[in-house]
Amino acid sequence: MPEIRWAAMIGSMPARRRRKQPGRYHHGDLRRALIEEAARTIQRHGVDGLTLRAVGQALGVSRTALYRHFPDKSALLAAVAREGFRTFRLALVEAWERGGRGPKGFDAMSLAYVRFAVTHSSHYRVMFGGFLDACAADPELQKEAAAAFQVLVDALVAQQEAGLVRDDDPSQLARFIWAIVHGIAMLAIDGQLPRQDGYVEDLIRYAAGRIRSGIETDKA
Amino acid sequence: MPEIRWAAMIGSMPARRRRKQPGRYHHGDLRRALIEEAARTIQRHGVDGLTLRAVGQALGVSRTALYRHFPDKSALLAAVAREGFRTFRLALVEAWERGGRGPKGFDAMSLAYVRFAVTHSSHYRVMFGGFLDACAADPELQKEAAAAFQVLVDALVAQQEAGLVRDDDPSQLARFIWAIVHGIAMLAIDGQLPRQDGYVEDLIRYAAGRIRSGIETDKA
DNA sequence: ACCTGAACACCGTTCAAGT
DNA sequence: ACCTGAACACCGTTCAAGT
Repeated sequence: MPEIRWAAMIGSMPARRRRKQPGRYHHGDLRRALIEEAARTIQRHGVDGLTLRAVGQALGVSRTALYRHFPDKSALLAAVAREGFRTFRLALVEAWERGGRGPKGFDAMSLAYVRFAVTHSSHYRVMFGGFLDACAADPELQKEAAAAFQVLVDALVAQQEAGLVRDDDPSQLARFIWAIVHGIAMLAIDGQLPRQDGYVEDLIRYAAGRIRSGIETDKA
Repeated sequence: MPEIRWAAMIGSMPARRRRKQPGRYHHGDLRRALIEEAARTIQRHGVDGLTLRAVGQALGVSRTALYRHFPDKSALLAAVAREGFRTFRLALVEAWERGGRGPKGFDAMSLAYVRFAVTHSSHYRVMFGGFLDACAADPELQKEAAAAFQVLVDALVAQQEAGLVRDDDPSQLARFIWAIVHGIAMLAIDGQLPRQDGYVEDLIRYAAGRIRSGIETDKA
C-alpha cells in the first residue's frame, strides 16, 4: 500500500512533509501543516497577507480543505496564537532561569520578551493584537496565555520573597511590568521608535533600570 | 441658484451636511465628510469594518467618489489618523496644564492618555496599529504624531528643570513613559486586562506611582 | 472639477459531490 | 473521514463616460 510508504517517508524526513503528494488523497497531517504554513505566511506577509487560498496552494491542497480541520479562518489564527504563546513562555522561562532567578534573570526576561516580539512580530501581533476577540472563548488559548503571564508573576513573587521587590499585589505589579515590555514591543513593531541600530535594546536596558528603581523595596 | 441655498444651509447647520442632496451633483465638502464618516464607522465597527462602499452609501455618494479626494483607502485612514493625533495632543496638553504643569499634571496626563485610547479605541489603533506602514511617508501625519510626542517631552523637561525628575536624556525618558501608557492602553483595548469596573484606572494610578519612584531624582 | 456605473481581480465561506 | 470545484456574496480599484 502506498499509504504506508508515505507514512514512513514523513517519519524519516519530517521537514519535507509539507506538500501533499499530487496523486495521493490524504495529506498526512494537514491540521499541523496548516498551522505551520499559516505561521510562516504571517511572518513573511503580515496578518493581512494571510489568505486561505495561498495556504492551500502552498500545501498542494484545495483552498477549502482547511474547513475539515477548522471552523473558519479565525480558528486557524487562534491555533497559531496558541503555538506562539507556548514558545513565548518557554523563552521567558529560559531567560529567567539562566539569569539565576534574580534581578539579573528578571532583566534578561524583559530583553527576551521584546526580542521575541520583534523577531516574531506578526506572530506577536496575532497573539495580542485583538484579532481574537470573537474566538476569545477558546479555552486552550486562554490557558496558554495565562501560563505565559504566570511566568512573570512567579518571577516577581520570588523577588518579593528575597526582599528585593516591594510587597504590592503581585498581579498588579506584574501587569505594570507587562505593560512596559508590551508597550516597547508594540512601538518597536509598529515602527514608532527610531530605526537606529540597537535603539530598542538600549531602551529596554534603560527601562529595566527605571523599573528596578520603581519596584524595589523602599530603603529608608 | 439652488447651489447658494445649499451652501447657506450647511453654514447654519454644519452637523447636517453629511448626506448629499439626491438631485444635486456636488456634495459640498466631500473630503471632510469622508474623513468624519470613516472615523464614525471605525469607532462603531472597527478598522476591518470600514468599507469604502459603506462610507459612500452613508454619504449618499458613489463608492468610487472617494478617489477624487484620496489616492486610496489607506490615504483616507492616514487622514483619520492625522485628525486623531490632533485631538489627542489637545487632550494631553489640557490635562498637563489643568494639573498645574507639575507632578500632578503629569499624572493627569497619563490618565488622559489612556482614557483617550480606551474611549477612541479604534481610532487609537489606526494611529498606532501599524496600518500606516506604507503611507508612513505622509509628512502631515508625521508632524502631528511628533507634536503629540513633544507634549510629553516638554512636560518631562519642565519637571527636570524643577528638580523633580532625574537628569536622563529627555527623549529616552519620554519614550519609556510613552511605552508604559501605550502598553496599558493596548492591553486594555485588546481585552487583555480584567474587565472589572475601574480596573484600568486603578492600574494607571498604580503605574503613575511606580513611574514616579522610577524617574524621580535620587535623594541620597 | 467632480462624480457615476460597469468591470476586474481579489477574498472567505457554503455545499453538493467525489474517493 | 477527508478533500474538491463550482458558486455566492463580499471587497478595493480602474476606467471610460457622464454633468
